[in-house]
This record gives sequence, structure tokens and C-alpha cells, in this order.
Amino acid sequence: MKDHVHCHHCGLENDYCISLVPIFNHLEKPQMDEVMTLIHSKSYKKGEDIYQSGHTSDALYIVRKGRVKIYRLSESGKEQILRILNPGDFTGELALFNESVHDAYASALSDTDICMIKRNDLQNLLLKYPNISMRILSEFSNRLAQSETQTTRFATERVEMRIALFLVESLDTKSESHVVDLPMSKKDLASFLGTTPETISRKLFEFEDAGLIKQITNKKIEIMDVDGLLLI
Amino acid sequence: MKDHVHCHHCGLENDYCISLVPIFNHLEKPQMDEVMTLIHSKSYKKGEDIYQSGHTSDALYIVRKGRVKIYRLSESGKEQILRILNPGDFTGELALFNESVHDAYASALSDTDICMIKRNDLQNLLLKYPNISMRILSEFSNRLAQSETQTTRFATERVEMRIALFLVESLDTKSESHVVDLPMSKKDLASFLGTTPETISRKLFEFEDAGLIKQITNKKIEIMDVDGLLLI
DNA sequence: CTCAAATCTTGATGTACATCAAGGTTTTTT
DNA sequence: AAAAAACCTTGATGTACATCAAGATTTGAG
Repeated sequence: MKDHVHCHHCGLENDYCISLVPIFNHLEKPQMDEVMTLIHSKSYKKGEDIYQSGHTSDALYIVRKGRVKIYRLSESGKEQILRILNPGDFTGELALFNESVHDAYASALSDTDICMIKRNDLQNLLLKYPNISMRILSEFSNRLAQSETQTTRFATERVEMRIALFLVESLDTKSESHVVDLPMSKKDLASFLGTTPETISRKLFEFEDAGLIKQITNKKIEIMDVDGLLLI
Repeated sequence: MKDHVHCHHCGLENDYCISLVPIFNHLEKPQMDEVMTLIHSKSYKKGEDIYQSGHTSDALYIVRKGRVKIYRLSESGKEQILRILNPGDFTGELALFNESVHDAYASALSDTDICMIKRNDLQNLLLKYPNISMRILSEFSNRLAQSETQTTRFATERVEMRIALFLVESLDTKSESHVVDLPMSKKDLASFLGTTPETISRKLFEFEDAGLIKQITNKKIEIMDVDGLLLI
């Protein structure tokens, strides 16, 4: 009945939520087992909230399956998407180390499984295994760099360029294909890029007219000319 | 001759650079002494660069005295100020935990003293004293929250509101006075807020006409009506 | 499969803010 | 103290993008 709450019961025997996650996957088996005893897991349906701004928080949330959007409401009430979490990403850290109130909203974009670890449990882990701290520090510093890049872009680039950069950076570097799978609706993409759906729509057609991209379906875009896109 | 490089020789005997700094000031005396042996200190004249984007990095920089601006150049070459460091603040962390190349510039806004600790030395410290990690994690999560707030503002607020918010948040909450001391030139402020000096100038005079503020000198602004300013 | 709701597109219009330019002021240098 | 350099102000002009509106398409629920 409470199956879905305790991770060590929530799936296949060997389905370690945390083995996917960069901040834990470097651990030896015995340590991994120890961490596992601290993990709680929970599932969310598409559209459900994982947490809300203003709510108190005492856990780190790790995405095991699905996709999660993190967004804020601006002073004037507009929704602004900060980032999209994919499996392996985590959130909730702000509340973990500082005040215990979320400053953003998290909601499931698809059916999602989350692994949670409680504030105190995590802090004990960090003191016991400094390596985990190092991983989280590394992750934080990545996020910080990314966030500052985003800030710089909002402050200095035109919408057109922000869209172009988003497309290029969405390219899977491993795969040969130059097809981008948009991870969200254009409405959400607009919010993420600080613009409107109308503008996204128009700019994409401009890119297409210029032969830079090809819109295959609503969520699939083939990039024909990466370099050209960046010269916009 | 090398006096300025080794902190334990660089000033008063008891002038522990690190005793000011939140990430170290919780340490006991013996640990503090240990950290001190790892610290290198250096002075910079106003306008001098502390590091440049693209340069390799292997140190954490802590501001002991003075003021430092951290800025980036956008894809299109525009300068964008990310933050201003005051005594006690640190930087260089991005390069510390990930790739070893700076993605931003740091330059001294006034004559500045910096304490440095080398990458390897810091990492050993972190493994030895997990408390320090916790402090840095807390500091990081603060910075992240701040950076995301900034992103949201750029994406959703008009320039007018960004300026108003900047003014209000610059108010020293402790002091009774409602006078804000701008920490930088209006040119730099414009870059920080993602606008132009012209617009800053105009908006400030609009605020003044509306009786919301009073420009005392070029760098001193008295806020007459905090609430009014936020309703812009 | 059907219908309703949500999302996307396209055009017409408006506006916040950048840009350009040129004179005035402050700060820095010597 | 004088000269140079950087900064700030103010006006005139331009434009990138938001907003509003209404039809077209996609998505999802029953």
C-alpha cells in the first residue's frame, strides 16, 4: 500500500534510483546501499505539482523518470520557466542549504518518478562522505555557470539569437542527426526564452524561409545550417 | 620582495584574510591556522584584471578589501556585468570544480586585496573538513537563487521595474537612512541591469519627477517612497 | 472517433527601449 | 591647476518585439 513511497520497494529489486544520478553514482556498493535506505520515492502524474513556491521544503528531489519543469512567477505575475529537469537531474537544493522555503514551482511535464532524500539525511551523508559534497559542488557550479549564461543572454541577445542558440544547443552532439526534439510546447519554450509564442512561431518561419531549418512536425525541427543559424 | 604574495606576511600579524569570510570564519583557531598556511594574497590596482575569460584557473579568489566586478562578454560582444563582489565574497568557483577555464572576467573596481587558495589545497581541505563544503554549498545555493531571480527579471520585468527593484534592494536594511550609495557608475549599472546609460538616466529623472526618489549626487539617491517605487 | 480545449499561426497595431548625436559634467591624470 | 578622458544628460529617431484578435491546427478526454 505504501509501496510507492519507499524506493527499495518501488520497482525492480535492482532499480537503484540513485545509480543514475551523477551525485551518487560514483559510490561503492556498500555506500550505495546505505544511501538507498534513506531514499523515498514518489510518482507524479503529468501536470501534477511536485512543490510550490512558498511551501517549506526539507528534501532533495531527484528525477528518476520523466520530465519536470521548474518555473517562477515574476513580481508582476508572469510565469517564467527556469529549466527542465531530465532523469538524473535534481532540484530542491536551494531550500536545502538555506531557508526552507521554495522560491520556485516544480511540476511534472510527463508522468514522473521522483526520489527524495530528506534534508537531515543528506546533511549527514555529506559529512560522512565528502565525495558526495564534491559532486554536488561540481553540479552546482555547472548550474551557476548555466544560469549566468542565461542571464547574459537575456540581457544582451535579441530573441532571434536566443532561439537560434537554443536550437543549436539542443542538438544531440552524439547523434549524427540534426533533428531537434523540442522538450516542451512552444508556449513553454516562449516562457523559457523570455518571449511570446507568436514571436517563436514567426522567427521559426523566418529561419525556415532562410533555409536554416526545416519544421518537420510541431515538435521536431531539422537544423539545416548550424553555422548560418549562429550568424543571425 | 615577495611580501605581497604570502598572506601570512602581507599585513598585520593577526590580519587573517579568511576570518572575514563566511566559508571559513566558523573554523576553530587551529584549523584556521592550517588554512592560513595555504592562503596566498595579492593586491590589485583599480582597473586591473584579476582574471580573464578563457584563462585557465586553479584558485578560489576571496575579496579581502575593495570591490570587484565580474562580467561576461555576450556572443555578440557586449559587456554584461554579472555581479559585484564586496569584501568576504569569493569567485573563481566555476573553474574550480569543473573545467579549469574561466567563463567570465574579474576586474578590480577599486584598489583591492585578494586572498587565493589553490585548487588542490582547497579540495584537500574540503575532504578533511566537510563543514567547509557545507558552507560553500550554502553560498552556492544562495548565488544560484540570486542568479535565477535575475534571469526571471530580465525575462519578465520592464527596465523601469528592474531599476526600481535594484534601488530598493540596495537599501541597507539595518540603517535608518533611505539613501542608496550606487556601487558603480551608471554605465556599469546599465550593463548590470541589461539596459543603457541613457535609459537609466531618463528613468531616474522620471522617478524624481514622480516624487519617488531624490538624486542627491551622482552616486547617492534618496528613496522617498519605497512602496510607490515597487508599484511602477 | 468525436468534440472540446489547448495550442499554434498570421496579420494589424502599438510601445518600450535602443541607438545616434552633441553638449555638459564629473573624474582622473599629469 | 589645467588638460584629457570618461561619464552623464537630453533630444530626435528607429525598431524589435509585445499585444490584441481571430482563424487554423493539434491534443486530449470521454
